[in-house]
Formats: sequence, C-alpha cells, structure tokens
Amino acid sequence: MSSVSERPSDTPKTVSELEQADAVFSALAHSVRRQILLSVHYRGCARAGEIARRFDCSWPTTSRHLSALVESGLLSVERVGRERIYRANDRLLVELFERWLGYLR
Amino acid sequence: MSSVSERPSDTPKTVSELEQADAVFSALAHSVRRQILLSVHYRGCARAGEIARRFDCSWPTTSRHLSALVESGLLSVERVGRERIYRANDRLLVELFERWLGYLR
DNA sequence: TCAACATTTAGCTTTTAAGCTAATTGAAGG
DNA sequence: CCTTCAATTAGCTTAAAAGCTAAATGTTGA
Repeated sequence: MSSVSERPSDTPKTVSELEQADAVFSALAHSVRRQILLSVHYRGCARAGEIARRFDCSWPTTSRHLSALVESGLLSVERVGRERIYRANDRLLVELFERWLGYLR
Repeated sequence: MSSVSERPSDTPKTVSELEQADAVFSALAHSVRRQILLSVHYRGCARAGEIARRFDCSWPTTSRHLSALVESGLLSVERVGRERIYRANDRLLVELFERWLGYLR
C-alpha cells in the first residue's frame, strides 16, 4: 500500500482509497442497498433469495443491487452449490466512517 | 422531535430521519460534492465563487452541487450582500456516521 | 439424464443526475 | 440610473441508474 509522506494522517491517502470511497458512497446512495447491507450485517449472512424476498422490487433488480454492493466491497459472496451467500464486510465501512469523523474534527 | 417508543436506540427512528439520511447519502454520492463539503469544513466558510473557482466544472454546475448540499442539510447558506457564504453543518454528518458505527457493532 | 431450483445476465424502457451555455436576479458603487 | 459583479435559474443534451420481463447458467436430486 503506497502512501505519500508529508501528508497529514487525516486526509485521503492513496488513489485506490479515493476510488474505493467513491464506490462505497455510490453504493450507499440507494435506500434499498443500505437496507440490504444492514439486514445482511444483522443476520451475519444471507442467501440471495432471502434478501430478494424481503424487498418490493423484482429479484433481478435486487440481484443488481447485490452486485453493486459486492463491487464496492461492502458485501462479499460465497457460492455454495446453487446458492450464493452474502456477508457484510463491516470493517470497510467502519474504517471509512471513522476516517470521515477524523476529517470533521 | 417525535420518536416511537419500544424501539432499539440503534435503529432509525423517524420518517424525517430516514428522509434526511437519504438526502445526505445521495449528496455524498458525488466526488465533487464530497470535496466541496470537506473544503468548506476546513476553511470554516466559503463564498460560492471561491468554491466554483476551485473545481473544473462550470460555475452553474458547482452551484447546483451547492444547492444539493444545502438541501441535504450538510451545508447552510447565508446571504451577505451579493455574496453567499456557505458553512458546513458538521454535526449532521457526525451524528449520521456515529449512528451507522453504532449499527455496525 | 432431466426436471426443478437458485440466481444472474441480457435487453429493453423510463427516470434521474450531471453537465453545458445563455438568461435572469439582485446588490453595489460610480 | 446604469453598469458591473456574484450567483442562481432556465433550458437543453447526454450519460448513468433503476426498474421490468424473459432468457440463460449452473446445481441438485430423483
């Protein structure tokens, strides 16, 4: 992980960090995705079908929200047989929000 | 501020709280808006022109980003003569992120 | 092997967001 | 007054996101 010296520790560091922040904030911009994220977090893990059943939109639409969350790094998937199990990567969001709380003080 | 009883303190409470979260997360979804927000925060306050000059996009585009930030509650404006002075409402974002850190634990 | 199942991908339409230039508003100062 | 200046609003185009249904993929179990 490259990091430029002479820079205060409370500002964004690497390009990839910026790109990831971008992906994460974009993923969080949709209410259904935020609900999915919290719901997966609270359960520990969830199959795609469980999640899809819980929302008003069609399964393909939810499926796309899931991909967006995975691409942003907020969720990860594991394939188990014909099912896919989603898990929340809490660390990523915790670190991002703590970094921002740092900026704001 | 109305709040329903019998509800765990670490879940969203009111409709307006949900709506505001929605507005805030949408506002944060654009990289330029995040930069504006942090830059106003660091300076304490800034005139529209100072902000507009600092970004690649046209002044009207920046102006719209500013409105989005104001509508979300993340910035507030004060009119002084023919200038408008923007200030960051840090509390809002701090509270939102702390609430989320609460959800994630 | 084949039907049933879980889920995603394709392909499409509609909505929303982002950007620009030109026009407008409204205050300041000669 | 009238010009200049700060900034927004109008009006438009393009691009991106969100939603749907139908088709495809890949797995399981009879």
